[in-house]
Order: sequence, then C-alpha cells, then structure tokens
Amino acid sequence: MATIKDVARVAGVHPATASRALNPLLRGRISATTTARVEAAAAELGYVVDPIGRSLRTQRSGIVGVLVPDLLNPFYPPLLRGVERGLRGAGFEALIGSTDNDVRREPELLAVLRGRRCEGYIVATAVLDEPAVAALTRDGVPLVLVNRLTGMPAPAVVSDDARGIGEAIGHLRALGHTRIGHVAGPAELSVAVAREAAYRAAVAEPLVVRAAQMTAAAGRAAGRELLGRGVTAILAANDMIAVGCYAALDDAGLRCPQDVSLVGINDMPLAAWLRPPLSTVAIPQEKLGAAAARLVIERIGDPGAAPQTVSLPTALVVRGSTARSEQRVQLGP
Amino acid sequence: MATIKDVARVAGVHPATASRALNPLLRGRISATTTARVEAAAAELGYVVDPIGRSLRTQRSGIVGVLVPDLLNPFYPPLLRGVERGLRGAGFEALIGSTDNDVRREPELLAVLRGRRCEGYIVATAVLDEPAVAALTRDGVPLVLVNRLTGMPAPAVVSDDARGIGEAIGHLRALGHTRIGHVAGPAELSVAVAREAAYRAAVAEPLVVRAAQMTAAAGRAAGRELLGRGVTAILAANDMIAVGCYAALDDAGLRCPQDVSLVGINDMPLAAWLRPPLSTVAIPQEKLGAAAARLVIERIGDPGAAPQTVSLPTALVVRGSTARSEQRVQLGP
DNA sequence: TTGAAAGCGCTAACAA
DNA sequence: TTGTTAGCGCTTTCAA
Repeated sequence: MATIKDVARVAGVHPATASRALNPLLRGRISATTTARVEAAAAELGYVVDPIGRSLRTQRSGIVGVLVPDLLNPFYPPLLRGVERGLRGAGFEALIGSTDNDVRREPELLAVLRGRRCEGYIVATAVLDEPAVAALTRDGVPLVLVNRLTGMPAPAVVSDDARGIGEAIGHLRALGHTRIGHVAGPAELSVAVAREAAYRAAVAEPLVVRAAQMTAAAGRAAGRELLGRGVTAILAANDMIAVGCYAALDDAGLRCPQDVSLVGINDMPLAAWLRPPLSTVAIPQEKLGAAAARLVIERIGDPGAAPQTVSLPTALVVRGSTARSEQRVQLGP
Repeated sequence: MATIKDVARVAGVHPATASRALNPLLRGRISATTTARVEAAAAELGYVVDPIGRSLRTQRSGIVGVLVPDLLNPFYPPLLRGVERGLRGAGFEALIGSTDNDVRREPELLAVLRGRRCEGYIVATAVLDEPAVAALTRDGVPLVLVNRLTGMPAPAVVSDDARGIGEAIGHLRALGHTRIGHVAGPAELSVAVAREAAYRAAVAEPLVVRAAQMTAAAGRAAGRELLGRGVTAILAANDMIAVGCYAALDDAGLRCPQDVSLVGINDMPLAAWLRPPLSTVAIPQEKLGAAAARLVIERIGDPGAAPQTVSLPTALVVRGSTARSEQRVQLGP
C-alpha cells in the first residue's frame, strides 16, 4: 500500500508538500507544476490516503454513529439509505447500531460507538431521557435526533405527521366516514403520542385503542378491539400496525375497504403490495435521513450553532384500502 | 479524553506498562499489583483505548466492510443483524455499503470501503466476476461471499436451498398438485439459477417463467404469464416475487390457496402477515450473517487457511398459501 | 517484570 | 511556494 512518502519520493518533493498538493482545500497555495507531478505520482501508485494516519493527526475520525431501534422495521432501511448517502457525499461514514428494541442495549451500543470516536451521532431510538444521550449533549458532542420530539436542546429532524394525519382524516370524512377509530402506538413513543394527538384534534369523537408495540401482532389485537366498537374506518399509528389490522378484519369477517377503510402511516416498501394496497400517510424516510446527515455535518463543522429542528412534509397516498362508507346501506330500513 | 499516558501517570508506571497491564493477552506477564493499580487508574479516569492510535500502530482497523445489494430488500436486514452481532462479539465493527442494485456502484463502494482500510470483506452483492472483487482475492484480503455460488476460491456461506425446494415440491405434490410452475429469478443471479435447477430436478415437467428482477413488480408480470399456462401451484424464486404472484392471482381472478397454491423462499419478516400467510422455504438469514462474520474473522486471523464453504439448512414453513389441489373438481363432468 | 525508545501515516505550525 | 520538524496515541521491540 503506497504511503504519502512514496508519492513524495516519486514526485521528487517533500511528503508535506505532497500532502498539501493532494488537499483540495489548499488548492492554489501549491504551484501548478508541483501539484501536477504529485497527482501523477499518486495516480501511478494508486495512492489512497490512509484515514487512520490522518485521523490520528487531525483528531477526526470521519465517522458518525447512527442508532436505530430495529433494523427489521421497514421504516429504518430507507432512513439509513438517506443517512449513508448524505454522509458519504461529505466524506463521512455511518457506523450503524441497532438496539433491537431493547432499551438496555442502548447505552451499551452507544458506549461501543463512543469507543470508536465518532464525530457525531444520529439517534433514532425510542428513549429520550437516556442518561447516555444526555451525556452526549453535555459533552458537546454533535447529536441529531430523528423522529423524536423532545425538550432537549438538540437539533432534530421530524416529519409533519399532524398535517398528514389531518389530510387522512379529511379523506376518510370526504368518503362519508363518521366513526373513524385510531390504533395508537405505545405511550412511551413520542411519535405515537404526537400522532394520537393529531388524530384527536381532527375528529369530533375520538375512538382510541392503544397497541402495546409498533408491530403487526400488537396492531392485530388492538384492531380487533377497535372493530368491536363499530368503527367504519381505522387510522393506524403506522403501517406495521395497519398490517395487523388487515388480520383483525379477517378475524372479524369484515372486508377492506367495503366494510372498513384503513389508513396507515409510513408508506413502507411493501405498502403498495398489500391487498388491498394500503392507503397511507407517506413519510419521506430517505429525506429524513439525508436531512439528519446534513444537520450532523453542519454541527460537526460548528458545534456551537443554535440547534434547529427540520420538519419535512408528509403526503397522503390513496390506494385501495379506503372507500366510500357503506354504513348508510347497513343501517337502512 | 484520557489517554494511556494519563492512566500511566495516575498509576505511577510507564505508559508501555500501562498498555501491557490493560492487554488481556499479556495477562500474567505483568505483576498483579501493577495490573491492579493500572486498572484502578483506568477505571477512575474512564479510560477507553483510542482505536485510531491503536490502529496506526497495529495496522489493524477492526473494521469489516459489508457489501449488500439492497438495504430495502427484506432479506438483508436480518443478515446484517447476524453479521453485526458476530463481528461485535469479536471486537470488530461492520461498515455497511448498499449498492442499491446498481452494478456500477459496486466498484465505487468497494473503493470507499478499501479506502477505510477494512481488514476483511463480506460480500453479498450479485455480481461475481467483478474485477474489484477479484482484486481483493488477488491481494490476499480476507473475503467471504454470502449466498453467492462461484468458482472463486473464496470462503462462502450459503443456504441449502436445493433441499428446501425439494421439500416444498414434495409438500405440493402431497397436496395433489401436478402442474407446479416456477417463477425464476434473473439468470445473472447465481442463487436464482441454483433455485431453478433445484426446481427442475424436483418436478417431472418443468414450467418456468423468468422474472427480470427479484422484485414484486417483476414477479407479478412473470406470475401472470405462468398462470396463463394453467398451473395449480407456483414456487416463487423468493418472497418478493411471491408477493407479486399474489397480485397476479388477483389480476387473473384466482384465489389463493383454493385455486392456486403459492410457495416463496426466504421467510421475510412480513411473510406471516400476507393474506393468506405465505408458505415459504425459510432461509436462516441471521445465521448466514453470523457464519459469515465467523468465517471472515477466522480468515483475518489466518489469511492462508483453506477457503471453506458453510452450508446452512433451510426449513419449509407451511402457512396458509398452500392447500389441496382442487383441479379434479374443476375438470370433473 | 518494567522502562526506554521508536515509529505506524499523516498534516499543522513554523521556518526559509 | 516548499522544506523541516514534530507529534497525534498507541504498542512493540530491545534492553535492563
């Protein structure tokens, strides 16, 4: 593996000069001929800067730690894609840690990442009042929260769920639905709480059943209970819960969308392939990730900057799981 | 951030001694009292070894590059989980790169990872005859292939698809099916080719339509064509193609499993939640990842070891998408 | 068993 | 504009 010394020797200059010639920030401070010679030598030798040597000298690792609650939840892969692309474009890499929905793993994993000397962190895990996360803020380590609403003075990236939920409820009402229920997520999740609040603000008579987790299994149980209360439409706290609601409808012998309409939140990759295809509030996951990458890079560049919150718009995607309410027919004489 | 010098100063020893006391491999070669003093100092200061300083000195990064074709494909997250757990247990971290099914990105991404001086690579991407991958082997860089059958003398981890496919066909035949079709994957993918071969070996009269990609959309188109040939059961090359086949069945006005039975391959997280729940050949994704991690770590430890291939067993999971053939009834007088 | 010294590859500060 | 020097944090010779 060629080093900067090799490049310098071949180019006939001092290693420091070679280093400078290869540094785009120092363009113009090195003579054109020298730059050309160094570049030729580097190309000839296939030189690639050693990030370890550079890191030791500059005290910068070029690594950002990314903490997600569950790699198996279809919400996160698109997010990670946005994060990776955003970071890589700026010369950073993501070191990904998944807590697998286990709160106890969070501090452990964060310790591993901190051991790797990440320059910043993107945290999308559930628990906010985590002392380890608070410690990051205290230590002045750049930190960006994703999809977590919090009182902490940290920059955050969120989606404008409330607006999307308002649209979804409007859509259902326009179809003639009046008994619109909500399968909420667990109260510990700030997103779940915010979505429930948006739902309550949008309907006259809220009908809420809480799912224990953001999973299909929990959604099925909660959905069954909600159907028992005679709703004609359901807003699920996310697409996985909506998947569970399809099963609950089957359990109850009800058809979607003829008997009950269903709306999810996320627009996960498989949403369009469910049967009927799921109408859902699309969250721009990849953009959320890209925005988080941008924010953390900004903050690495200027740790003192005022924390800003970025809110990205959602979009209602109407597919086949919502239809005109047939309640009138069912109740008619 | 405390350094080894700080620890040494507090413990009243030389930095080299402190380093040795903290190295578990040198246990016993340092006096018990010194070790105790150093450990106490390290604990007091919250010392964590700086991986960058260590890496520069040892020429080891503790990082393994992992190349996957598509983070959005539900096959890979469980695999990555296995890889990460396996690596982390041995003090390594995974640097993940997704080519997003774009063959051109593969060498680029590999260049980025090589720039980060990974100690080894786990490659699960599609294309084998990639010169960049060949270059790794040539350079003696530890490399493990996952789910790619190849003539290359590299260690590999595969699942025993043929056996699982044999079981699946046996299951369908036991249900009375005789016209069992196969939606194959693209010919460029070695897994797809192997699965098709296993299918052909298991049935008397092969009926194959090839999907352009391992996606639901491609599966739908291919499935439609296969249904036109009057099959009563379909083996899909993977679960995503099976998802497309559900749509193809809807398109044709056929019911699953009453009219046509369907079997997938993978057992992705949502497979049990499709309607009807998908019968599928379960691939132990997480175990594949863990095995790949183990192999790459072994190879990093001993680059000269003979490349071994690990084959993991699959398991047929029977759910609701397969049922007794009603062909007799349909053809009866 | 411990200390001294050296150097991994790189680049910032200073000097010329 | 270029060269010289030095040192980031660590571990591993070599010597005591």
